[in-house]
Amino acid sequence: MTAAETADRFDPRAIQSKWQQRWAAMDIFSADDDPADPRPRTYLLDMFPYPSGDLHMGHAEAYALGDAMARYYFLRGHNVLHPIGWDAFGLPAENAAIRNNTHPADWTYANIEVQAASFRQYGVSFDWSRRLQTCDPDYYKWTQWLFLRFYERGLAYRADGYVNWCPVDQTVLANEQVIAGKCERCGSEVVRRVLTQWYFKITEYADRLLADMAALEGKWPDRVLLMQRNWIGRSEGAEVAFQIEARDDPVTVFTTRPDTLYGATFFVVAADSPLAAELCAPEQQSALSDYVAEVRKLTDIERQSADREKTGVFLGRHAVNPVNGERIPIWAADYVLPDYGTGAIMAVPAHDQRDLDFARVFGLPVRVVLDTDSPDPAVTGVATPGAGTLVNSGPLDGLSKQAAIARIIEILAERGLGRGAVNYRLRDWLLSRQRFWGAPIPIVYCDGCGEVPVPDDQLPVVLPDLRGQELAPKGASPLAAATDWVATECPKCGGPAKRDTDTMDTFVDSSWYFLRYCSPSFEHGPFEVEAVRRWSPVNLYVGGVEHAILHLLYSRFFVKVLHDMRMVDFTEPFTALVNQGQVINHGKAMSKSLGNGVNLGEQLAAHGVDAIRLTMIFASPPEDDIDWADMNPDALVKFLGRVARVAADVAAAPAARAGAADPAAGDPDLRKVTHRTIDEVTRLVEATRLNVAVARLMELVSAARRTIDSGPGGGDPAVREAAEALAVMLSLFAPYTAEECWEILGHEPSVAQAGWPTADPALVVQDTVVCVVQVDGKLRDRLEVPASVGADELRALALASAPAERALAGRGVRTVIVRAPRLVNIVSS
RNA sequence: GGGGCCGUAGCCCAACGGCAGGAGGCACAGGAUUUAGGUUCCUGGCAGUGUGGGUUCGAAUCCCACCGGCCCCA
Repeated sequence: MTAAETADRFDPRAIQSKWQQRWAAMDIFSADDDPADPRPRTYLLDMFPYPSGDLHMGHAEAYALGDAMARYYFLRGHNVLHPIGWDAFGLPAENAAIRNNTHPADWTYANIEVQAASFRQYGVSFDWSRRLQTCDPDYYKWTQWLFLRFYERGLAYRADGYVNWCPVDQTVLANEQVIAGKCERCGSEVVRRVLTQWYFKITEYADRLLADMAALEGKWPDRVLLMQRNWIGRSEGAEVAFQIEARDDPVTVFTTRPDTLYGATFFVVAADSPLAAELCAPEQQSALSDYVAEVRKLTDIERQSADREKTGVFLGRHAVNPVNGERIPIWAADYVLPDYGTGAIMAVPAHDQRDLDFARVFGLPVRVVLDTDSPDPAVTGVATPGAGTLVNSGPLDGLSKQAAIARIIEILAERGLGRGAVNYRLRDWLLSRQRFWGAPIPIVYCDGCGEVPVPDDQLPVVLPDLRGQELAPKGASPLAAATDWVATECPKCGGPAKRDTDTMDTFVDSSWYFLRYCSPSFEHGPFEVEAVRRWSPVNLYVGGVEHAILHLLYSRFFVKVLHDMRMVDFTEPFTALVNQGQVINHGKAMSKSLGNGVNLGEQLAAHGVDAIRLTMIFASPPEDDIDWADMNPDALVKFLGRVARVAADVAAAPAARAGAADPAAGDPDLRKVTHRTIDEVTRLVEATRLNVAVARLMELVSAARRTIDSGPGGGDPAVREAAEALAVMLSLFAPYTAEECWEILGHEPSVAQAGWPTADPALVVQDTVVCVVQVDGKLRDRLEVPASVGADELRALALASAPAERALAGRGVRTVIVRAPRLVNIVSS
């Protein structure tokens, strides 16, 4: 390519297939597992995709970002692990299989191949040799193995749990599939139903999941840490035992406000809890069961909504307030959830809004026990949850809220009626799914031996070959219909046994995949301990904020368990985290129903890979959303043309060959810009401020253009220096154009192996700077001063400034603020 | 209802508490090149930082309130 040939608009698409082929033949981005490799190791991880079809705009942004960071570390000479795989189990494959009368694997693997091809076209620097798919038996074998280790440690257990059940579709629905209490698919009313389910005991790790976040501070986005803290939801308070009339055992409640115990005027149990049924007096049983039938139609979110009119049923029984012996009525209501705390609460209507709303509906007493200087809640209907001074509370009277909490816990503890306690919002992780396309739970049930884990040497428990209508929901997991598969023999006694017919939540698969990448074909365990020790934890994890809570929390949980098993020597999997924003269109998330989707393939075809990647990077800070309607990829096509033209002008100049001329002989102004740009871009990339880094590259291109056009021409060694630095730095974002430029400049491919340019400190420092002279904070003069100027000298220079003197207008000088060498502020008296 | 984030030219975005010659780009206008309203190169205008207080020698930046938008929990 010569300057003449690029006279027309540069077309970055023209060089793509040439470089795709040449890169495919070169092994550039493989991580070196040799323990003796002396290079620093960097593990750069992109969240792996779900193969729902081809890559979309969101992928384009996320992988452009991760790839820029990976390529940076490659160029810095690190031994980089930048793997790719697929989160390949999940419901969409199952639905597609039912629709098309095929096997979910057909759809899954076909989509994976489409995405893999798109990744290669997109020029992402993956180590393809480590590719994995969570639906491969030699992957889910180890998911099952890990389940069994959790089981052995008592961290996996079976219990009854509530699920959203659609009576028409005969299936369990995820919370997201329940819209306003109705089934998303058929519109029928969803009910809550009890099923026996497997759980991981993540609550046992709640305190560690919370405490270890201190190490992530500043390296993970603040809002993600905040979301995780809120999700874990630690609250301090007390457990208080209430005697129940005509019952031997007391019922314990958790409260964050034990100070208001004297204000408890009634007691509420979750209507649909076993406790409600047990406590209910015989004459109220039918009222309760009618009520429970209504409650089961509601989702948790509706039940806890503050706007809903409170409902409930009196159970015909009373509890006894342990501090004052008062008889308080026991009610069943839906605003208390059966699986939160103990499923029962003490109600203090004066100081809790939901309790007050309930009390006002049913005419229950409201007793103020905390003077907060606010109007009486019984009159206003507004509870007073704030701080104040205790009243009507016996020994607590006169104490502050904080002091009363401490005192009442002492009193309760002395009398054996309660104790200080911590409660977490976090629930155990329900991992059973009544689905086919997931990892089977490796447990069998034997009439004689009960629940028996599948021995390690019988793993994997491979999915049976079901397809099409066999996967349609029929009231139980599709696996239950595979009777030949279900029937097995008990590993313990050899007698007849049945397999568990549920599969694991796909979040289990994704909670350890980053460990598998370190030794993807290891056959003696989920990962080779030494390989993980070398590569982990992940240095930088890039992915969407939609995983801010569950995936990241589950992965952190897994690593902590593995740490306790002594299989890893760290406790946090991801040292640093970057959440890229969403790509939206006209202010809204892209969706089929809005019809505002933008097709990535069409964008790539229209503008080329480099321009799309660069648009994604340049649009905004990585964590901000990109509104595609505001973007103009052609602007970046133009920029790529400017870069290519600089390279072409260098190559067209007869004198200069690669490595032939000393840059020191070139234009000194351009050299300063080049080295300052290298310095700045380096720091910007390390801070993932990539949009600003691109702006700096644009400035460097303009500076090179100025030098070329103003006389020295493309033959000036400083122009070559600039063009070479540009090609390398640009390769983070626009690998095709960068590679082409590198070749034009006379170098062997690949630019990915060229090494990151080094800034010459002598060229980065400025010898003179402009010093601003202010009078009372207003700009009055500028002085060109040596960068090394002393404070006293600068003060004298500023005071001698004529414009400053004029601005002072004869007033005296009270003080002078000197910030050498940039600023002097003269404050008048 | 609780918690958090964000408001800078027509648009996307920069600015260790210190010059808004706005870093960069889009769009727009003008000029040069050109057969060309296309390409390339050059030049230019456009905001005073959502509003009102406060802290400070100095505030887009820190604090408070309000307005508007977004996110998480409920």
